Amino acid sequence: MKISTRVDLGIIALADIAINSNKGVAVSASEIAQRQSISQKYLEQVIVGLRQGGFVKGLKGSRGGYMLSRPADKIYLSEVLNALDNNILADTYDAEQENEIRESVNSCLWEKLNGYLRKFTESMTLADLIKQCRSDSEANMYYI
Amino acid sequence: MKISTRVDLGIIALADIAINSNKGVAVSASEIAQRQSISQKYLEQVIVGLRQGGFVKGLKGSRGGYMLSRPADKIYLSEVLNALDNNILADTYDAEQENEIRESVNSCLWEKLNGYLRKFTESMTLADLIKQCRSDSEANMYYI
DNA sequence: GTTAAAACCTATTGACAAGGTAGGATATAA
DNA sequence: TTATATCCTACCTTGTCAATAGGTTTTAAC
Repeated sequence: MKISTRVDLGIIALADIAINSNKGVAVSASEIAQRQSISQKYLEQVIVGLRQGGFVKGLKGSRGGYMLSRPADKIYLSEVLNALDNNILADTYDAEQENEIRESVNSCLWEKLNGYLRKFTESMTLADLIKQCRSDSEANMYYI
Repeated sequence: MKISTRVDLGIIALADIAINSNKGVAVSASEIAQRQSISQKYLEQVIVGLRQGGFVKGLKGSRGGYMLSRPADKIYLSEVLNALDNNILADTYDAEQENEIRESVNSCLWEKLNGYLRKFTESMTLADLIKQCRSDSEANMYYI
């Protein structure tokens, strides 16, 4: 599944902020851009999505930057993905299709795939992610 | 997961061909277009992908149309999706990322999501899809 | 043979989003 | 007061999607 640069940078930036911000010390966009070798200006735009989603808050001015606005174990990846992108976890169709084949393909294929994506991302938090594939999250894997 | 019209139509058309073609009787693009209420011209382009993928063969001329070139239980949905779209089942990244966070995000998140999508679509055939559709509609009929 | 029907081929178009770039306005700690 | 940072707005280029259009070739039926 190819994902957009926007989503990728958003997750990376959020993880970077979670890892590199200590008590009261914010992480600036320039730091992140440097560490991750990306465009600072574009990163700022991506972080807007993270702020509007309620995951980070920005501190203006000198020594400013970003901090998590919630503990990392209360930030679910499903929320983050939805804030950064309208497509990944969206329903495949906007409305119900009348046709029989279409309906069936939807319920047999697309809804199931969407279900897997949602179930996984709703069960994984930012904290899980930055703990680098804890064996825990292996246990959350489920098969068809 | 929002999917493109191209992929959606491709799956629908393939299912339509599988269901409506009998021995030696091909299904024309105009039939499909009428049944599914879609543009015939666009459908023809989508079917090019199905032909190049080796799922259908076209019969030119009067009384021509399309037929499956393989039994429906030998056509895996993963193959079809790959033939219609370069993104759905593709790796999230083209190359390995050097950065530690990126690698972690890739292995903990994207590779796992891709794994689910692949595992599911590699285990489901066109025949399964159609069969499931049929039992679905039978089940629905009991409710009516 | 003629004809109708169908796949097949090529080109073009409009709309839209992705992925930036750029320049500034505003807030704030030192 | 100044440096530093977020925040805001605008623009631009590129590519893809979805569709339209008009043909050319092949073939069964008459």
